[in-house]
Parts: sequence; C-alpha cells; structure tokens
Amino acid sequence: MANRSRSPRARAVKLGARHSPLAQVVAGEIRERILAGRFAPGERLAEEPLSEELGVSRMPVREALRLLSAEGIVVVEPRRGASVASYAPQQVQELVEVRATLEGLNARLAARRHDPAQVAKLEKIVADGSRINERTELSVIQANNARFHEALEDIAANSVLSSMVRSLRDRTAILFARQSRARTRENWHEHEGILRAVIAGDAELAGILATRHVYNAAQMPTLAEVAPAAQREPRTKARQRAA
Amino acid sequence: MANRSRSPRARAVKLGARHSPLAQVVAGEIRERILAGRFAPGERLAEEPLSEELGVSRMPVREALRLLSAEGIVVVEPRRGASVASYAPQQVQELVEVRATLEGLNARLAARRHDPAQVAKLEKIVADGSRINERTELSVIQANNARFHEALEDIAANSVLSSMVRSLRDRTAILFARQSRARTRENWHEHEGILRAVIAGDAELAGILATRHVYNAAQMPTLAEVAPAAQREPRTKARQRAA
DNA sequence: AAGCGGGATACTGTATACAGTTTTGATCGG
DNA sequence: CCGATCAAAACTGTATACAGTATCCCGCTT
Repeated sequence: MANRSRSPRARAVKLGARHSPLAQVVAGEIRERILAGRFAPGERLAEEPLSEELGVSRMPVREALRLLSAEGIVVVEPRRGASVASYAPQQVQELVEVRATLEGLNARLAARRHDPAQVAKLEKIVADGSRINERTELSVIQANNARFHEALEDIAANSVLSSMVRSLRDRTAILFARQSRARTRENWHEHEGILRAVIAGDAELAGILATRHVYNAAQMPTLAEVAPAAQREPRTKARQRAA
Repeated sequence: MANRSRSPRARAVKLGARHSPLAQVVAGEIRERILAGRFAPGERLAEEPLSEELGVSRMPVREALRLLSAEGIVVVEPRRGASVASYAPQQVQELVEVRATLEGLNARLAARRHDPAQVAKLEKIVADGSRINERTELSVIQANNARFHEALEDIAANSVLSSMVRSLRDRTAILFARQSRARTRENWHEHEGILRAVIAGDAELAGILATRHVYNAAQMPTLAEVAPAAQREPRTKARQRAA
C-alpha cells in the first residue's frame, strides 16, 4: 500500500526503483560509459548531474564513484570530487608491470591445477578463437577475450588474485583499447599459446607467456629486457652506474 | 522509546570537528582497532553504534567502511552491513600467494633501480636492524619493519604496486601477528638478505628472497614446493552462509 | 519441549537539507 | 587587451529523515 507520491524523484530513466543495491547498478552504468569512452579520461564526474541523469539521489552515485575509485578507473580528490582516471606514461608503465606479473601468476596457477573438466573448456575456447581474424566483429573478439580470462581465473581459483587482475585489466583497458584492434591476430596467437601451456600443465611456460603477452599488448619492453643493471657477470660488488 | 532527545551531535570524543576528510579519519580509527585486535575477525560493524561512538554521523562511517572494504580488511554484505574480514584457510593461501609474488616484484624493481642515495638509507636500516632480537620491544620491531617496507617501496617507485602490496600486508597482518613474535630473528635475517641483494643490485636474488620471505612468514610451502596438481576438488562454487 | 508466528528492534539503503569550499564569470583597473 | 577581484553558481562533505529489511525475543500451539 501507501504508494508514495512520486513527486520526489520520478523523472529521468529511473535506473533506481530496482530492489537491488543501487550503488552497484550505478557503478556498473558509469563503468560502462568510461570503458566505452563516453566519459573521457580526466573528465570530471560531478555527483549531482549524474544523480539527476540516472534518476537517483546523490548518495548512491557517491558510493558508486568510491567503488570505481577503488577499482582504479576513477580518481577522487578531497574537495574536488571524482574524475575519470587518466594515467601518465610513468603510471602506465607501473600498471603494466604489475599486471604482467599477476597475469603470469594467474597462468602459472592455472597450469598447475589443470583438471580435465576445465581443460575441455579451454580446448573449446582455443577452437573458437582460431576463427578470429581482423575483420571479426569487435564484440565477438571482446567476448572471446573475456571468456579466455574468465576461464583462466576459474582454473587458477584464486579469488584475491582475480579481483586484483580484473581491476588492472579495466585500468589498462582504457589505454589499450585502440591498439588492440591492430593486434587482434597476434593477440589471439598469444592467448592460444598460453592456453596450450596450461593444457599441457607447463606452469613455467604458461606464466612466462602470460607475462610477456601483457608487455606485448602494451607494446612495452619486458622487465628483463629493460635493465642491463644486474646482468649475468661475476658479482663485482655493487656496481654503481654513472650512466 | 523512539525518542532521541539529545542535542544533535555533542557527546563522545568528537573525532569530527576536524576540517579534514572525516571518512578517512574514521577509517584510520577503525583500521587501527581492527589491526590491534580490538575488533575481532567476523565481528559486525554496524554503522550507527560506530557513528555514535565516534561522534560523527552515519555517512562518514559508512564511507569509511567502504574504504576499508576496498582494502580488504572489512567485508560488506548487501543488506547486512559490514564486518571485520575473516579469512578461511583457503583464502589465506590465496592472499599469501599473491602477496609473495608482489613482494618479489617489488624487491626486483628496487634492486633494478638502486640509486646511491637510497642505498645509503638501506644500509642504515640494515645497521639498525642488526640490533634487533627477541627481547626488543614490539613497537620498535614494528617500526623497523615499517621502515624496511617503506624504503623498498620508495626505491621500487611503483605506486600501483605499493598500494596493492600494502593492502595485502594489512590483510595478512591480521593473521600472522601472533607468529611474528617467534620469528623475530629469522624475520630480520631475511630482511637483511633482501636488502643486501637490493644494495648489490641483484634483482633476481632480491625477488626470490622476498617471495620466499612471505611464504616463510606464513609458514607455508612456496608455490614451487607444492605438489603440482596433487589434490583437486571440483571447485565448489561459493560458500553459502547457512544459519 | 520444540517449532511457529507475530511483532518489536536494530540496521541498512536512499533521499533530502544545509553549511562550507571550489570554480566560474563578469566587472574593473592597468 | 590582459590580469586581478569579488560575487554568484556549482559542488562536495556531513547531518538528518524515513522507509524497508533482517533479527531476535516471546508467547502460543501442538
């Protein structure tokens, strides 16, 4: 009963009115827009305009923004509010380093625990993937990528790792969306290689491939390639380098 | 007696009244209590009681709880509110795996970028640390540990990595607080080894030592030592809360 | 005695209100 | 024309209000 007078908030799309955690719904909506590029990096996300547009009060929006901030795709500054995260080259490098490492761990874990049922799923993904090429529709490619990652995460079975990697993927996704198109084929070949290593149970290889895959996608040199600092070479104390 | 005939917000310690981001202050307060064990794992953290106790309204408390939830030391369930995170053995294992990997990366990065000024700082920490033993006051030990970690993070200079590692440290801290006492000396020796490797610029070694250090502290076999694909259960979905 | 309503209670989710701070914009002086 | 100044507008931070849900306790039924 008591059908509330709908005066307060009745306009706009009424994304509210759902009986689920509103903040999450709102977060999903905003995340989607960010990842789709409808909100540009650096753009400010004021609470009130958003709340009006989505037809909810400021509180769920505020909470959603904090959520996204925890995911790293939004930045909240003390008395300035939220804006879409935009990463300086330095930070991109940082993100990639960490993500490469964790994707490596993920693949290694997956390979270690390979069980028959899961392997079957992987085989299927490999098969489907081989049909992908540069002209494949973007959404199909993305769907396949998503399946690849999900399957690997499922097998690795480390929820802590999963959530961190996912966050890193979102953050880098903002950046590499462009290049990914051109790398479609290599991309898939690399995925394939990783899957094969996992299927074979070769943890070491799977890890290395996954790590390198991230660096490749970022078109960035791997950690090992970058630093000649401590190379093979008899240990001659700490070598300061003037260069 | 639904009457709250008290002046709006006048009692309690008045942690508010600061002109800084209240939610952060509150988060700090709660975090401290959790890490100090004043809130036990699993204990529920209702918003209203907390807000009364801290002398602020529910909103900053709510926000603080979400913050802590992002850090992983608090869990927020849809219509049940927040409670102190409590990890099942399975998840502890997961946390350790990830943390070990990231601490390894951190040490490797630090070793790679070793610059003279920073190295001097490390030398000092090594020197101070050598005076530590089982009877050293806990706070001193903790301070030294903190310095160790901070210095390493500073040198590694990867802010993304830093924040993730820090979160993982907090989460595991809840668990290993106990054992750490007994391991004081080994602990320090291991730190020392890591620092020496970093000072020498031996990235490979520093990484391995740091990774192993985490597994040791957790008294858990390293990834490599675990029997590959030994025990495997069909991946139970999620642990439902019964009762 | 043990399970079953039924309601009081305690909290969470969301909305609204208001004070205090940035940000913006426009006016005035150089 | 450009820069400084000040006030209005736009937002954030925090408080309070209220509806809707989980919880818990207690008496009732079998």
